[in-house]
Amino acid sequence: MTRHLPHTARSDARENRARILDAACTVFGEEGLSAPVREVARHAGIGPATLYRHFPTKRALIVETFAEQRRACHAVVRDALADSDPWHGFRNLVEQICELHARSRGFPDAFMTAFPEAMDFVADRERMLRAVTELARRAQRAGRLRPDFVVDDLVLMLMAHRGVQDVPPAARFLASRRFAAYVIEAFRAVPG
Amino acid sequence: MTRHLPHTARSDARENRARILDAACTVFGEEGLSAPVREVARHAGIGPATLYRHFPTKRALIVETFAEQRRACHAVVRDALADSDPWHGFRNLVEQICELHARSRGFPDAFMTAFPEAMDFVADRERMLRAVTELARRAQRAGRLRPDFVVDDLVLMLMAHRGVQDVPPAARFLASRRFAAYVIEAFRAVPG
DNA sequence: AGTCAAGCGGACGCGTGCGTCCGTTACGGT
DNA sequence: ACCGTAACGGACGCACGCGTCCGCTTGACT
Repeated sequence: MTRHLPHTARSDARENRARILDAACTVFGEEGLSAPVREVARHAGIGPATLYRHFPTKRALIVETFAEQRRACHAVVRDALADSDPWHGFRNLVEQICELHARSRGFPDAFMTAFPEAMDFVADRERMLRAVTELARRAQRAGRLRPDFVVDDLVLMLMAHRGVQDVPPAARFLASRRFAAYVIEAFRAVPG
Repeated sequence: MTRHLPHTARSDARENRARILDAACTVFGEEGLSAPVREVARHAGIGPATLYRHFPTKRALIVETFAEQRRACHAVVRDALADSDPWHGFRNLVEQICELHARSRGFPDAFMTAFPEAMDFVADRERMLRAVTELARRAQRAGRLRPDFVVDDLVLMLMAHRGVQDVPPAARFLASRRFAAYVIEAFRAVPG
């Protein structure tokens, strides 16, 4: 449904569009959504006006930029749901979502809070939350996930994970992994 | 050592200073550190220039504003250390620090990241970290805190707690408490 | 090769937020 | 009551970031 590149466009235009998205991914990934649009343009080696012709507003640029990461999220959820061991799937889900969020600085903001009204975002969100709910129900039946867990708890922890993005870049990945490990530990059902 | 109000000042000046700090506490507490200085001035019912005479820069205003909250943090750590049951003290510490951070929106940012070079801040930080280390060692000896816990883990979780500040205000306190509960659950030593 | 429209980018307008200047006000000591 | 000075506040300058305009460039079709 989302045609990515209008093949009717001129070649340089298509190339520039790709360069912009690439640059946006890097810049927003490293500096967060507060990075100025010009920075993206500079990084892509083009003028601001060109960028604004391709993406009329900063929001539009951001939405397009993180479309791929959203697909990655879908894949993670799908794989987790397909896992024969629901608790194993659940743990993988937590770890991989955290890693995705750690890998690019701006994505969690975009995904969790910044654009609640971008309609396909929330549609995705609903679908994914339902899927996680199903996965959690299975893991609870297997006695591995604590019985009082609700999906909002995962959302809460992902919101919290946004906070670790501000640790110095050198330690960010370690911090993210350690956070994920603790979250899993917290969600694990107490034996007995 | 920190004289709060120079008694030599004029009465209206002292009153205005107090009003400013009051307003800053409210505004930064509700909207975060990104709130404009004029907003604080408006809320205090004075002009911007007056505010800038009392606090030459936004940083200075913020530092003074959260001095009291820092004292509250000290008190929490002290109480936790004085608790005869170290694990009980540790849990209280986590809960109360989280509550303090939840109560005012800007404080965690100011405390954890924004001003690493404000020297008395880091001095405080060091002292508090040492105290928490001691408390953790005791709780570990009592077999209640997991043996692989290190102080940085608490710092990590407090960094993460900053992320929950962006949940809608109606649910923020609940979210903060639930987060604290999960953190404690994650830090608890596995029995056996 | 010629032509023309689509694409490009430097320069601009606008809004916002931090910090400052100077004419005016009012506190407090005599 | 008077006066000097500290305190006040509206108006200003400056910087930055988003989005736009217009003259120039260049790809693509014939």
